[in-house]
Amino acid sequence: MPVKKSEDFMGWYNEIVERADLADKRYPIKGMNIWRPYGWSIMMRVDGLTRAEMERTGHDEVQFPLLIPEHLFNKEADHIKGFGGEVFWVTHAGHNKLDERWLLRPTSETAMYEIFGLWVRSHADLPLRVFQICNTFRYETKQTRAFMRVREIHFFEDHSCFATYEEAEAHVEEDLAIATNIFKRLGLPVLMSKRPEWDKFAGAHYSVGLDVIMPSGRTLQLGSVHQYRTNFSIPYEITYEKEDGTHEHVHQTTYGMSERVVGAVIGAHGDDRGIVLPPAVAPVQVVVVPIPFKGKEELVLEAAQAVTERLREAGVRVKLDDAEETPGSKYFKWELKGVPLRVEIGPRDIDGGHVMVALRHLEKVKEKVPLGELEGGVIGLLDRVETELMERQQAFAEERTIEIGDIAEGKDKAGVLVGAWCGQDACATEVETTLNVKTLGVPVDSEPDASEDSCVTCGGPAKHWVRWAATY
RNA sequence: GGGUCCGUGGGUUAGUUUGGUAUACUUGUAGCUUCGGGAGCUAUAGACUCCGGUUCAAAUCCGGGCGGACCCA
Repeated sequence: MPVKKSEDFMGWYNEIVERADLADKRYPIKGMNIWRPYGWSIMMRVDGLTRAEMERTGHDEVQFPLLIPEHLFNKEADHIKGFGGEVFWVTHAGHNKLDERWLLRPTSETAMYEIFGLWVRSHADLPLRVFQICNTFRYETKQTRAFMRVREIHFFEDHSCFATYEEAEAHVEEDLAIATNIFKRLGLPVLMSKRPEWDKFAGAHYSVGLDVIMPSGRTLQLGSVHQYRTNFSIPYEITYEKEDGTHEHVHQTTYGMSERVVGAVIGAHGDDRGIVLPPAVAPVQVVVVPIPFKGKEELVLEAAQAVTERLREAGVRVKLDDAEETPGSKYFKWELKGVPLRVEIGPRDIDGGHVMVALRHLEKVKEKVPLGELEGGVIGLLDRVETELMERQQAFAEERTIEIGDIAEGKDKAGVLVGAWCGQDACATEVETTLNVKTLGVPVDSEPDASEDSCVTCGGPAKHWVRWAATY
């Protein structure tokens, strides 16, 4: 890589996205990139982790239409206010101008909830827990960035309806647990913060943001969980009949995540040699590179094929790279693409009855695995990679989490600032403007007691701890 | 929201100031040869972002669109 990650993170990121065959940014519409097969395969595996969690917790997958008629979109006032400026409109069909405009979903609340009103009639229809994985559209006017800020977004959204606020609250907790499980497989320690009032989702009662710290110290929001209470069920008339014959509005929650997860995986784990993929989402977990020598080509190739076949049968996603290239060239290529393990097999290994396994996430670390213990040895190493990636990111996050006693202490710090807050909006926004950061919110993943502390801005008695950070 | 810079084969790039023949590397393809960290030789393919203007003549100058990168709020 000509650009060093440590010197110019965004320069590095922009370049690696194309070099590693993740995305093609040459499509001629701003913010609409092409998923190349390798990148899409990673995205599909992230979705796979999500689907597995959805199935485990009893959510059903659905697909709603991409187009939303304007009158549906207009039903919830705050929602329109929040998204109105960034929707794409369809005004014509064929040669005809439409009587009513349609919009490309920026998210699917307004498409789904009209229909939820038809689906939910009695308490027996609740809870309703569905999700969809689809593309959404937002007219971004700022600088776009592959995976991190795009106009067509690969999106996951979980929409649930409950009889009571308490059940909805419990579901928020469940969604946060689901997120924790998913991000653990990706080696991403995620910060969960209750967003301040002025930054909650358009139409939400409250929002919890899921953020991860990037190498630059800025945070990237990967998803969010929202409590809507009855804010949408009232305008969309989603009601159920109780056992006593009366009707009540449902309480709703949502959980959304986007392709930014892929951006975070790349940004967090990659290095100057390329990306580094967690085994859970690596399209290729192990690449086998034969080291042929003149006169021994057949022998080496057969041994490499046998190793590949054994790993495949053991359930490992393995690729034999038997192309006509030098081994060194293959090493560079697969390191760029982040394959977690590389198995090398040459005449020396065949004689010794073992293979050499190089670990992508470390510098020049090779483990010798005897052929007799091939499957177990390789799977053990894949587990080790997953664990070590998470440990490394946790250590990084800790290092970049900076406790501040007052605003001045937060100056020129690249990371997440944590400080006590009295609860007044003005005190939090004062930090935002002085330090050029955003308020991530009150931690919900841990709840430190702030009652003994004083506000970083006004010095008054504190109510909460709050996180601030520069964001992407 | 405001500002700066940029656009030449698939990728990186020279040429633009001073208008006239477009440079190199890399990649791709075919063959020979090689292989424990990006091998070598030979042959071959491939480009001036778009629209308009100025001009005998535009990659080059002017205006605009589209796209990209960066800085500030």
